[in-house]
Formats: sequence, structure tokens, C-alpha cells
Amino acid sequence: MEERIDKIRQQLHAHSYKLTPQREATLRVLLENEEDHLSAEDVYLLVKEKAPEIGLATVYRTLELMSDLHILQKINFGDGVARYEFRNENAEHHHHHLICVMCGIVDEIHEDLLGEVEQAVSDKFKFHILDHRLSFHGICHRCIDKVDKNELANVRSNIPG
Amino acid sequence: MEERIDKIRQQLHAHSYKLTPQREATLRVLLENEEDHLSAEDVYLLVKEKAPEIGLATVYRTLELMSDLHILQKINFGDGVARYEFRNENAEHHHHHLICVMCGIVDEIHEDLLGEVEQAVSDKFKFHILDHRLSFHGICHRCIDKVDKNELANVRSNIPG
DNA sequence: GTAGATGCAAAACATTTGCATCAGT
DNA sequence: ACTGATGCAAATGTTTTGCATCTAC
Repeated sequence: MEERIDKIRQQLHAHSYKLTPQREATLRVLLENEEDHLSAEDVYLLVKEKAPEIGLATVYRTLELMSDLHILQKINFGDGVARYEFRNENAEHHHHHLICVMCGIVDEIHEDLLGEVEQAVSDKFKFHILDHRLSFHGICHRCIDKVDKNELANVRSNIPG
Repeated sequence: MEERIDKIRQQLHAHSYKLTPQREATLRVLLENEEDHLSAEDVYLLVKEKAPEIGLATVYRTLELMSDLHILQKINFGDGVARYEFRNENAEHHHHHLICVMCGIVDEIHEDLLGEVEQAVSDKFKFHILDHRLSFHGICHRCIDKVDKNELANVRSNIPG
């Protein structure tokens, strides 16, 4: 935790930005909830518990800055709010998501599934791929036993655009 | 074109909705621009040329209704606006997109690229897949010759969340 | 006539921006 | 003091909603 904060501090200083208390508090919230794909509003509410004077705009500006510096990745699951997660600087592309239409939980897949697919797309369409986005919408292992056939039609409508 | 309108009329009637002139005009705009992934605002401006009295809310309500009936698919490329395209009721899943970071054009891939990948994900994570979203961000064949190395760093920032 | 559909304006929502103030060097 | 960062409020942009009116059967 502390090493990661220190490393980000250095990255900020390298671009002559400061790691202010607000920025640090925001980053700590994200680090403590790394599994959760928080929205700006989520982060704001959690940061407010520790630093009640912080403003929503500062949270947005911090998230924006961290995204510009490639420390965070802004992601969009189609539900109308942006979410943020740490970038893995080793991975060439960002990872994939399993989104459960029953409980809404988002799991991550870190395997690179698309090597061959990218090659095929690149060849066939003469498209130079820089990155990709892949998500699966369905029912997670925690919910699969709770589902009956009648429900299936309804949960399908939880798949966003 | 007319057959497709007729078919949609029947689908609407089956749910006791009407194909009003406004809805028909909206659908015709979408049919005439099927390649273009129009936003609600885009549709509104185009419909207004034919039916100037139409309101933006009606366009939104029509797009929403068509999405509920699975006639349209609402999609989100992460640029802050929803876009709409016709669903292919034969295809099990929706198709994939190639998004050019230079010119912004969105091409479609209709091949099913993910059969094996889905099987692997399904087995490994015990996740029951209902649908997936896959998009590639990169440089299309029309732009590839225009790019030089200096630009590459800049266009990367056009990849959204 | 009744139920659904429309247009307009207002509201809602996420996000961004202007600006005066504040903090660290 | 200077530069960047903050908090607040106002502005923005997209989408939704309330409501009175209209339309089609």
C-alpha cells in the first residue's frame, strides 16, 4: 500500500503535480476497494468519510488526472457512470470483465484471450489494433443456482448497450 | 425497406403499441443510415428534416421502446452518448466493432470470433454467458497511411474507457 | 370515450468549468 | 509572491419525466 502511494507520488512529481492530501485520500480509497470498480460518486462518498471537506469536483479532477497519467483506467460498462480501476502497467492491453446480470458484480479476467483473434482481425480487416474492450454479460457462479427459467427472460434485460 | 417497416409494425401491434408517423419517421432514418451508429441527437436532427414538428423526447421514447422490444440495440462506445443499431435476430450475440482512433469511424465485424474463447471462459470461471461486447480500438485501413510515429502517441489518448 | 402517443418545458443525472481562495515552496 | 490545487456553485450535455393536449380506433 505505502509503496504504491510512494510510487504514484513519484509519478506525479515527475510531471510536477503534487500528491495533495485530497489526492492521497482518493487514491487510498481506490486502493482499499481495488476489486470494486468504483464510480466517481462512490469514491466521493467513501473519501468524504475520511476527509469530509473534500469536494466532488476534486475527486473528478483527481480521477481525470490519474487517468491521463495512465495510473487509473476509466471504464464504462454502459450503465451511465464511469468507473475507475488501476492500470496494470505490465499488461499490454487491459483485462476483461465478467458482469453478472443478477447481482451486478464485476469479476476480472487477467488472461489474454484474444491473441489469435487479434491476429485474425488485423489481417482480415487491415486494422492496426491498439487496444480492445471485451466483456461478458451473464450469470456468475454465485448466482447460477438461484436462477430459474422464468427469471432468465427478465435478467436478459439487464444487459446494457 | 417496406417489408422491414411492416414487420416492425406487426411487432408493435403484437404488444399493442402503434406505429405512429413519428415512430415510422424515426425508424426510416435509422434504416436509411444503418451503417452509421447514430446517437439520439443524430436521429432527432435527421428526423426533423422530414417531420419538423417532432420532439426530442419522442425520439428518445421511440428508441427506448424499440430497444425494449429488441428491435434496436443500444450501444455505448464510451464517448458519452448512446448509439442505436438494428438487432440481427438471427445472430445469437451481437457483432463486434472496429473503432478508428484517427477518424472515429465504426466498422462492424459480423464473424463470430469468440466461440472458443467463450467456451474457455465458461468452463474456467463457471460463468453462464448470455452475451458479450467486443470492440477493437486502433487505426482503420483508410487512415493507416496517414499516421506517422509522432502522431501515434496522441491518437492513443482517443481510446476511451 | 378511452388508452396510448406527443410536444414542450422542467427535472434529473453525471460531469466539467469559472473563479475566488488556499497551501506549499 | 508564485504556482498549482481546492471548494463551491454555476454551467453543460445527455437523457428522463410531468402534464396538458392530441389522435386513432
